[in-house]
Amino acid sequence: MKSSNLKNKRPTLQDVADLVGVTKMTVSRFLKNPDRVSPPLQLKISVALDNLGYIPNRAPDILSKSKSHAIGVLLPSLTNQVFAEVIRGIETVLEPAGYQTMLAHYGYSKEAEESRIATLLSYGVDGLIISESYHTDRVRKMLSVAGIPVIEIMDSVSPPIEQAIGIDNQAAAYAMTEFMIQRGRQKIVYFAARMDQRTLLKIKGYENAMQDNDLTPLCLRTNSASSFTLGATFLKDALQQQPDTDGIFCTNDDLAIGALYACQKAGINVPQDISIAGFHGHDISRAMVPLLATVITPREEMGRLAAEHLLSRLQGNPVSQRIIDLPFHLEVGESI
Amino acid sequence: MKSSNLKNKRPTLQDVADLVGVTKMTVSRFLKNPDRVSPPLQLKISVALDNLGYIPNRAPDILSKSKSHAIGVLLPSLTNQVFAEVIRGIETVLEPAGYQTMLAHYGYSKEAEESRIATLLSYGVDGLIISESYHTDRVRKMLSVAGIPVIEIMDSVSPPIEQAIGIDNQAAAYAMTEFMIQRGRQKIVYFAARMDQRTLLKIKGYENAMQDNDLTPLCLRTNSASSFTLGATFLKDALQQQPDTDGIFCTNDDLAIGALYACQKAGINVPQDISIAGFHGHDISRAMVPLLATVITPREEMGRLAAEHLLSRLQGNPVSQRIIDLPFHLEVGESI
DNA sequence: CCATGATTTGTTACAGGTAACATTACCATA
DNA sequence: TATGGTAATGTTACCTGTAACAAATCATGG
Repeated sequence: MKSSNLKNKRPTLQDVADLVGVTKMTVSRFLKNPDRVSPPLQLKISVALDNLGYIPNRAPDILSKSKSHAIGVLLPSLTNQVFAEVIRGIETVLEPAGYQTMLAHYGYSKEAEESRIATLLSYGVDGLIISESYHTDRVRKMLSVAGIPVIEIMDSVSPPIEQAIGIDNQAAAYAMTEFMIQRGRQKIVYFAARMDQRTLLKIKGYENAMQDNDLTPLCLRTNSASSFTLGATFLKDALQQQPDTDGIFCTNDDLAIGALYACQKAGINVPQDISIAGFHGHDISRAMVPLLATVITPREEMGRLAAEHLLSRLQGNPVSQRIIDLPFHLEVGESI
Repeated sequence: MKSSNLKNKRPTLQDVADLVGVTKMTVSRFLKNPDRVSPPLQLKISVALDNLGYIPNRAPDILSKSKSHAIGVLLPSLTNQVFAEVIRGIETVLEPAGYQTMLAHYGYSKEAEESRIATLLSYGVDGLIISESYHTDRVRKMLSVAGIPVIEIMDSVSPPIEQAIGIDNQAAAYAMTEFMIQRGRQKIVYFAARMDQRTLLKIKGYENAMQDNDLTPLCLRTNSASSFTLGATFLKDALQQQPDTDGIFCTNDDLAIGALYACQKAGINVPQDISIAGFHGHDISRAMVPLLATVITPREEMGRLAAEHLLSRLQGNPVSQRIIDLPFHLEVGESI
């Protein structure tokens, strides 16, 4: 019955036990199942817990059982609507299951990705949801050594570390390009920002569709983040490089909306003069005038599925399907 | 020299030590400062660490030193651009300082807030950044017992638990309303969603401004989340309840943009027929046609300052200023 | 060549909760 | 009353990294 709490630090089970006059084991039993202690103690312990404001400490559990009940989620960015919706999907599943989400982002830098994964692992996360398909050897080594389930999201093509859930970005871009061509567009320019794996795949899809129709692709690209103003800048560049541009396909809705507004300001009629299409189908693209043509992707479902499969793996089930390819669909809108 | 790693779990310091033939204490010394072990050992340890792919474990530290190097951030929502930018500001400061951000959200539910705070504390976070100004007694008790620095963000008015950093939402709403009135608007309707503390303050600011000018306030409200479509719905309601409505002030940009698009679709000229103003000044409001009038708030700076003050407190400094009131400013745009 | 001090490595204990095992208390029945 | 059995509670050890202290090793100068 050693007493601690000399320096008014946060109360421990021992403090509660001291107050009641039992050992901390008894209090621990009460916490897991109140019926495992005698009725009079139940009351006294319950009162003591309340009085002290006891908050459990997960560290001992992580230490002795390697179970943190935390899931690490590592995404390129948090200020991107796409990932915000993925996160919502993930939490929809993890939170009711009693898992805490530890969120981190790496700003599209492979170096930062390594350090973020190390940090998440150092907190003993029970599983990881990461994005992108390409990872450095050090990342692969860390993940293999950690021995926890890992799910990659966003893209469904590359061979996954263990399991991938996403869409076929290349096919989606091909489909939208093909659709614009069928609508009579010939000089379609692709706007690409943030040259990550998925953007490269989309560019490939666009270029393939153009070439399959004997058209010449033209892709404007930058490594910086996409934004509405970047869309406007790209529009100016495109018209300079190819004055008879009649279509614009953007790697995301932000660029597309920026380009569309720039057209409105410049007196260019959309879609009569130029067609514009985006990617992802954010709320705003479904509300604006004119409605934006875009590729609708199942972002929230992607997160939900990733979390569900992770939980299943944590329950000991094996990987059921290495690659889960989710459907996308084209929203025609009024801008094509 | 007891050997573990029988069940190929993640390697510990002991495993590294066994491989080198020293005690784990020696390896621990190397990790903190390589020069504290002899040069030949430096090499051997370094190789062993690499071979095994050792990843440190923070649990013992949390246990014995109550230092997790993690900061809990609790916000109402993550799928809201406002909070995404706050988070970016926070991470801009915390990440270089070696702190991991543990993000959680509670969907505007006080009950969920309690449980999220308990969870964050159970992971031994070193400090907390939370939002809103009203908290239940249980939350206040938990925070006081935890004995860690807490900073409240978003609003600068209510008496903080320890320290608050935000803007004066009521004054901001008053200023924008006053401005619209000066521009000749008389029948201004307020659109409010997600009735949290800050929204109530903004409504109060709007109502005060209207009354000070002998105008009758009319506020449309709902508890559901704001969205572009909600803005459109509200517009219809407003015109029905008050056909000669000549101004709309929205609690955020999403509602304002939704209302603006709905006007465009309905052939209502903005701002000739109706003025529209939003709140927060998101990227899109600065790019769209017409440019949206809005209240520009220092969201990223708010996060940055909160993190900086938290770090200062973690270094032992006292609270320097209980309430830090950040400036906002009005963006006139083209919609008023 | 030994004493002295500096450098390097080892030993022990601790943080908080819980599994596994040990003990005590209590009641019912022979 | 003794015995058996169950219910209630206590004891010990463990998980990992490191502070604090202890011991061993080495180099240097008298």
